[in-house]
Amino acid sequence: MEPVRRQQLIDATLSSVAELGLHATTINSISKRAGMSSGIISHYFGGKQGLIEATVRFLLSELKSNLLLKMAQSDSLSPVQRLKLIVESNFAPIQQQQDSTRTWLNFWAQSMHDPELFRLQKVNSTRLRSNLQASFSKLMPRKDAKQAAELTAAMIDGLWLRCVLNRGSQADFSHAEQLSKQYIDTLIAQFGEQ
Amino acid sequence: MEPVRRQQLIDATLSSVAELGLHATTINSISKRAGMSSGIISHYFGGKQGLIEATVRFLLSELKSNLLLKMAQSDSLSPVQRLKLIVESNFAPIQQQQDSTRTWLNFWAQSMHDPELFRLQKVNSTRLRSNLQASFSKLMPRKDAKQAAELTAAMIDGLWLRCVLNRGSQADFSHAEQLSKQYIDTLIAQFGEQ
DNA sequence: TTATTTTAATTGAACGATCAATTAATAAAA
DNA sequence: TTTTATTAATTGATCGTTCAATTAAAATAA
Repeated sequence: MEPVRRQQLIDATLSSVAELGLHATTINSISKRAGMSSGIISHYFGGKQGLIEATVRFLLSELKSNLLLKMAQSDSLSPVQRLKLIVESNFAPIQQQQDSTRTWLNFWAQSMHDPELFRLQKVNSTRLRSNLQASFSKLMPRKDAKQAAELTAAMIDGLWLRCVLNRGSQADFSHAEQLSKQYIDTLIAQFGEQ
Repeated sequence: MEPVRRQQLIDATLSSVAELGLHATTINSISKRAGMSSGIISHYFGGKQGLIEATVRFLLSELKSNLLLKMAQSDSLSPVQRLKLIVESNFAPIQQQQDSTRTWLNFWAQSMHDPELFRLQKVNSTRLRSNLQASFSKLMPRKDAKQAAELTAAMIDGLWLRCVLNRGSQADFSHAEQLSKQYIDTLIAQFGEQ
């Protein structure tokens, strides 16, 4: 029963944070959506903070496993194909749930003032850049690959941020995903042929 | 006395949001920093929400007047020079106050759940893209200029976001500013010579 | 099988803390 | 004195947490 309840409460948290924001999300707004009593949160997560952190860890693991799944589906991918899979996996959460995007931004903002959320955010940020750099390295000198990864990560985050803040539609996110992929081609053309 | 007190309370709000986050910022944490009592906030701003919104408007007007000042200092600027001034003005708030950067992200996240903050955020977002597009239009076809502006805005926001989230140093922000300027050159080289 | 006991899961009321806002009192300035 | 500026105390609402009580399920004994 425990794993079921835990997931239900995490889903309810995603829903509440997406709709009300992290600031207005209370144990009541969460437990109400989950159809349970408020006490259950402390029972399964030790408290509100524990549930918040578990929810972020869930989003992070979803993102990670999503990419690993894509990678595993087809072996012997070219570096360019791998780069574009990374882009796709970063824009994927939108397709699954519109809730997720708003929730991410709420948690990121909070990570500046919460050590555990900061740690989790750093893991995610570092992994994105590291994944990108690994593939770029096979297409250009090491130093250029590092900068290309840095720029691509920023471009993905920037396009994503502007989509979220402007209440972008599904089409807007798809467009952003396409621009990110085009940018990768540009970087390879720029650095790759030296 | 009123304008003085208002600015003091806005400064105290910036300080509190930067250190504690928007969630943990209360009328007490603000008024304490300003060396006043909590009641004064309702007196001058109608309430906490009014002070929050006034603080965002202050940040916005600072950003705007900063750019206008740069533009006015030297007339007859080339489009490229104008583009780089726009970049500089967007990375400038950091040099003035490290508080500002954290505060911006907090407000952006909240803008998803607050109509007035959303409106203000949209004004800012639109102005950045519009300013960029105006200068790009003098260097390339209209359609390309639009995309170049979109990409540059995303690059600036993305680099800025990653700097803020990773507690970037002054040098990190300067580096990000430099990368943004380089990217503008790349876009002009890509689209400008057709 | 039936009755009894034990365990696990869940509730919701009570508590203390804290919030934003208001009020009445006080101080300063005109 | 009258007006303006400011404080300090107070209000009612709401927060997260705790915990005794309740229910449902499982295990054991008869």
